[in-house]
Amino acid sequence: MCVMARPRKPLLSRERIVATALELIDAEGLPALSTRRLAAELGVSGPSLYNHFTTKDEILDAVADTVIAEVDVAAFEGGDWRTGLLGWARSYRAALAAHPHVVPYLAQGPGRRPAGLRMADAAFGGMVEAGWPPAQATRVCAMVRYFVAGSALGSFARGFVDDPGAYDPADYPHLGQAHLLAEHQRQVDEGAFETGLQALVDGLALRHPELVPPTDRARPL
Amino acid sequence: MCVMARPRKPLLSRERIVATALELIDAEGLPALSTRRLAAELGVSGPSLYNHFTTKDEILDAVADTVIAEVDVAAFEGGDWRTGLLGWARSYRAALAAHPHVVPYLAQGPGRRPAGLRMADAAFGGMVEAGWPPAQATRVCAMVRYFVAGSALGSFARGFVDDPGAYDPADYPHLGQAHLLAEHQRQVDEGAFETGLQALVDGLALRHPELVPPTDRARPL
DNA sequence: ACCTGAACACCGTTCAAGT
DNA sequence: ACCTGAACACCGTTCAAGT
Repeated sequence: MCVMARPRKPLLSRERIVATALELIDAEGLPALSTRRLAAELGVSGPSLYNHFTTKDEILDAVADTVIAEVDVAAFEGGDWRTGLLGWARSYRAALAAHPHVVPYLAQGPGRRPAGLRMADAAFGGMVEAGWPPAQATRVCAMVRYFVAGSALGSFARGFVDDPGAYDPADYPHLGQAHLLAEHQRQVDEGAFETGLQALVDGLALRHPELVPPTDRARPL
Repeated sequence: MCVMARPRKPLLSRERIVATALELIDAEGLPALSTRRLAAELGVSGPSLYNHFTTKDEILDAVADTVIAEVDVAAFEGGDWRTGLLGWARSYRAALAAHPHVVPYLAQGPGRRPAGLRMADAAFGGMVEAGWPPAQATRVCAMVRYFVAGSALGSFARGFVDDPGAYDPADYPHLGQAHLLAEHQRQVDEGAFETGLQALVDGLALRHPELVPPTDRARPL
């Protein structure tokens, strides 16, 4: 029985811990992530994690930054803010929707997390370089985050029970079809996001015609 | 020592449990709400709660419905969808922003909760009665929920650390002023919400001119 | 019906002990 | 440096016991 207390090659690494934590969260939700369960998944005992992270929250922080690192901000490179905003928002939503259980944690903002700050820098910088005053650019970035985080936080369509008897017409005269929403979850949620994003950008362009290139102004839609 | 096992008047009620739970969540966050802690706050022992709710999640459900019950949907009564949408969204955000720690839970949708369903019925019904096709009305309601939930989930401004040294200009060339955001939290967050909401409604009106009364069409802003 | 304490299988985290 | 088991103060929930 030679149970090594310390192998020559470390059993764990921050990367492996973070990757496994994200898998666990995606598969079973945030409450399923306990240090003991995560350690078991990694083949070690609970306290081992504390050699690589000082707290469970620090692990979650690293998981959150991994998710944000997937967001693509290249759409700002062309210099057109509408293209940039649309591309950023779509990639942002795709990244978050792939890991909905992490979204509440992400809503705490970038803090000091490098990937979060890189994204904020690119989006804010892209808007400013396209001519937006800094204060307005800040607001636009904020509203995109609101919309994206809200849309990735939970499905609208699945928020309604798939049971025709759940919505008594006497109480809720307009919800007669609500039980059908769950079936069309993807279409409803993606349609709402895309329609809303377009409306947001259209509305911003309407209020700031001076920032819309004259070529586009002829055909604003 | 006559420690009564059962007093003639019940010590607890669902209402009292829910109200105390909400206070605790607001003051100390979701993780602070444990059944033992909540019971202590109510002056009883932990298991007593199970005489009134079958599970902790059921308590959270009731808390969530209490929050949604504060949302005012009267703005739809005039029959104008833009007035309705603006009023609903503002009241919705106010209700959620007063209890940000409950927002992740609310994102699960109304399910079978009566206040959630009443709100959905009024908003969806208001849009349909203003002339919106049901499928489009659904999307509009969804996008409002996205935007409101995202904006109430966490402050954008407070997402950045209030420390000038946190954002190295070499790494983040555009975030030189980011550390000042926290100071202006309210203005930034409320400004972003209000600007975004207006843009959303403007953008929707732009795509659906047939649903805008001719009186308003002359001065669309 | 409604409260209690004891008990179950869990938590996050610390720490002394091993190599 | 990096892993271990034991231990601490916590969890949600069940249940037999009291009135």
